[in-house]
Amino acid sequence: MKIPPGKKYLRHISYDPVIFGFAGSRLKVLITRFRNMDVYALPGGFIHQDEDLETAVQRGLKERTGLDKIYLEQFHTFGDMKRSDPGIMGQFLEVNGLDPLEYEFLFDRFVTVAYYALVNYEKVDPQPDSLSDYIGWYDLEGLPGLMLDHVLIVKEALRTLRANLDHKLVGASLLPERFTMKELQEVYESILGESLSRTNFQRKMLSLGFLERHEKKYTGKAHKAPYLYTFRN
Amino acid sequence: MKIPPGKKYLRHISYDPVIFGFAGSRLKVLITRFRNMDVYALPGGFIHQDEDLETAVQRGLKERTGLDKIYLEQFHTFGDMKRSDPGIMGQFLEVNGLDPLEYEFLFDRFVTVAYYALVNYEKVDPQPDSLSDYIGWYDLEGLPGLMLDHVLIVKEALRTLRANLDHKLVGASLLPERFTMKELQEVYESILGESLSRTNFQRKMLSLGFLERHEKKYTGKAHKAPYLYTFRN
DNA sequence: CCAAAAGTGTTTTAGCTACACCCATGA
DNA sequence: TCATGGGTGTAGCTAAAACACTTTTGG
Repeated sequence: MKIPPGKKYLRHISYDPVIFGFAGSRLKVLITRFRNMDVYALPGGFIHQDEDLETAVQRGLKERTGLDKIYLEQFHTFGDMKRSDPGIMGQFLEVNGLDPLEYEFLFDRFVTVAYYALVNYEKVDPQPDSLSDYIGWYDLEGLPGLMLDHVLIVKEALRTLRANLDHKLVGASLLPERFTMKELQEVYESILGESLSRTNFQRKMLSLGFLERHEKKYTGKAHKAPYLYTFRN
Repeated sequence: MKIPPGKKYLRHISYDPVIFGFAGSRLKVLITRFRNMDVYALPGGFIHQDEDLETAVQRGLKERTGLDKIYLEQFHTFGDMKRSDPGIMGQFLEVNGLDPLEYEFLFDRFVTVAYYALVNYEKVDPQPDSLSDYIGWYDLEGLPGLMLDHVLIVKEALRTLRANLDHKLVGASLLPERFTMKELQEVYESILGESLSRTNFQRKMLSLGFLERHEKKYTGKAHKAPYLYTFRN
């Protein structure tokens, strides 16, 4: 999270992005760790008084990943009263020698607007923010314990991503420019958490008409070389 | 909207429900009018410091409709900077002889969490809130001009409702306890804005298995009496 | 020539659409 | 008995699933 000095940010409102990447046939999530603590969280942030909500989120993503114009989907706003943890925040200020008066807002209750983002893993250069000393990728199935309701937020993000898989172009944001059909299938499988029929998957994808086929990719392996594909437009 | 005295409410956060009802074969929306003005809006409200977001919305719905445990679905949070209209608010305070200092918060920028609600039209007893002198049902296709981005909010609500029509039990909330297949079809048609095949609609609904068939309804009309249905559980 | 992975063809099935047909009712 | 609206049966089409088959590559 970013430190809001004074009245620069809207009180009581935050955003939390679940940033998905794809590498080694697995779906990954970008997680930050609080400075000098064993507390993990989504790389959330706050909204400037004079900035659109969506702009704030894109700004935060740019700061943490180095990327512009990231694929972003808002999926839910979490507003339960108990989404605040004064204990952890007090400990955080103490451990890091910060003035509780100056950082009073950290004890507030926050209504958070949750997004999921899809990024090209290779292009991301993860940068911790001012409250963190580490940020990094975690396997979706190997997440550390997360603060507050962030586990629930990740779960809901995944649920929404799965539901949108049919009618949104998910692969385009998670894969490099050129990719094989096998890689595309692995993206779908890692999101759905189940294996799909290879032959029918290929037919389905091709029938949708948004894939462009290019030259073959010679892997040097003892089998037929796969075609490479890009997304149209 | 409800007047938040002092620090009772969270600043900069509101909710706006699109309350759908069904009557006379048409989908209706509940709209309020600002006291002594020609300004119409969704019946939104604010969140207590010590209350869950969802609880606040249900409380607002109870105040305006008299109903408890209303079917509610959150669909989007609108956070553009320009969603505030100091001009209209200043006029509102002037027309109603209110102190601009006391009602300063009305000039704030609000991030609003939007919901749609489905209610049984016959059971609703619409009550205007403290900022309004009128609340009433409007045909979806005959809405008055709405303040700020409320037209967009209604549009998005309808879009989400349509998308959810397949996998949520929409009819159960919009219809009375017992209803005919024709009424159920009219609900679907008014939401989708298109007519459906009578025979196939009936088969589809019955095949889903959540309808229970009861005795016939003798209408006194010159044709076969239709069955009545309820939703299971 | 063999194993491994990629790519294509074919059969079966399920669900939807269109439409024909029959039933119940009051005038 | 006719008009009107309610209810069911069925043929045809299309998309998806299952699976057999062919192709390409390096060892």
